[in-house]
Amino acid sequence: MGRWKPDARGRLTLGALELFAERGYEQTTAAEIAERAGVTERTFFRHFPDKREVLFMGAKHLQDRVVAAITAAPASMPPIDVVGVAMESAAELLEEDRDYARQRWAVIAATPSLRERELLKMASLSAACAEALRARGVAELPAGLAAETGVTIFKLSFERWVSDEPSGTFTECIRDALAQLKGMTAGA
Amino acid sequence: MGRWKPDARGRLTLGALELFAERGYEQTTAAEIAERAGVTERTFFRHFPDKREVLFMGAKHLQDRVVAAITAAPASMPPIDVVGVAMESAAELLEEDRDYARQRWAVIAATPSLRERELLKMASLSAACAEALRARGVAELPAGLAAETGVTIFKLSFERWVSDEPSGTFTECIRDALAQLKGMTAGA
DNA sequence: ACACCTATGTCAGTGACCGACATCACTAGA
DNA sequence: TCTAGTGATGTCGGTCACTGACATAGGTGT
Repeated sequence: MGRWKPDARGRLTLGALELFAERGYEQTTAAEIAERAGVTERTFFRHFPDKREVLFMGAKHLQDRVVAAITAAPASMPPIDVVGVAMESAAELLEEDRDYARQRWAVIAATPSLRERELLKMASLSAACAEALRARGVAELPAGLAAETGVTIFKLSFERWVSDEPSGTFTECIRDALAQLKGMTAGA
Repeated sequence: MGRWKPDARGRLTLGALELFAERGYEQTTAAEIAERAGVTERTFFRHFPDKREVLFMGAKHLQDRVVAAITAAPASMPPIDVVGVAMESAAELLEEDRDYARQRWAVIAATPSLRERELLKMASLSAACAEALRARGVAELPAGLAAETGVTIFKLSFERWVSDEPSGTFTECIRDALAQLKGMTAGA
């Protein structure tokens, strides 16, 4: 065995979520997270650019998956439905561990500073979606519109899915929301 | 004349934008902003809960206006169009000073940390819209959908409006975007 | 054996932000 | 007119997020 216990990053990620859930994000210092993981504060900041990011390292993975789904969708499919299926593909990822998603969400929802970061990640996801749509030949404005709309549906469906009243699977929530939206914008 | 020069808050707000535009947000310390306004750093933080907020004090005003517009809209109007006219009303406010809006936007767009805050304000706007729609009797999910969609249209239209290629008035951009969206979601 | 690489520790610093207390022009009431 | 507030500010000391520079030592390849 090496000089240090392996997977310091994993221990930091796990320990951080535990501590945040126990006493809250603001009541937890980076030094305490590091201590629980058996490293120093400086090492924490070498693994994560800032304290919030310890909860968001999975975001890139999700985004890559969504972009891949957009790229892989049939060329004939209209942009709105492309983002729809892409969001369903993202939903599959989170559905693998609903309890984890819920606990993480509870922490984020309770902390404005973390909600900000979450929104930034969603904005990044939206920008990536728009880019992927443009690569399929969709024009600027419709690409932005469809991307933002897709992310909106993802966000609202996620909240319904992790809420207390059961609303079916994440995927069902997404299909529901998209159908509702189409209904709303159909008139006039 | 009183013990101190009046309108310290105004001087702080103005000075902050100037300094951010000159040397960038992160290269400007709160103490420097305070100094330019002729007060101490502590006073800066008594007027603004944090350094970012000095650029966002107008957000509440905008939100109130949007909510009022939603409340005042004819009862027969469908939710999507209600948020449409509400966003147009918000646009009027910003159209009063396009140069100011552009400069502020340039600073925000260049600074991730400020973009986060902007996103939080937009999320708050969206939540307020959803609430106002529910007060009109719109159900939970459609209210959230319409609110988020309205804010999306606002954001994208704002970016087109302040961009270099002229795209008409802010209001025109909004009408354009809403029409496009309706077209996109109409199919199937 | 040697040199290099890599993850970590150590240390000193900056800047955002907060609590507690002092100050003093201004103001309402005795 | 005196007097007890009140409110916006200054002062001081502290915590914590985050950073740069340098030291250390196991692992790896030659």
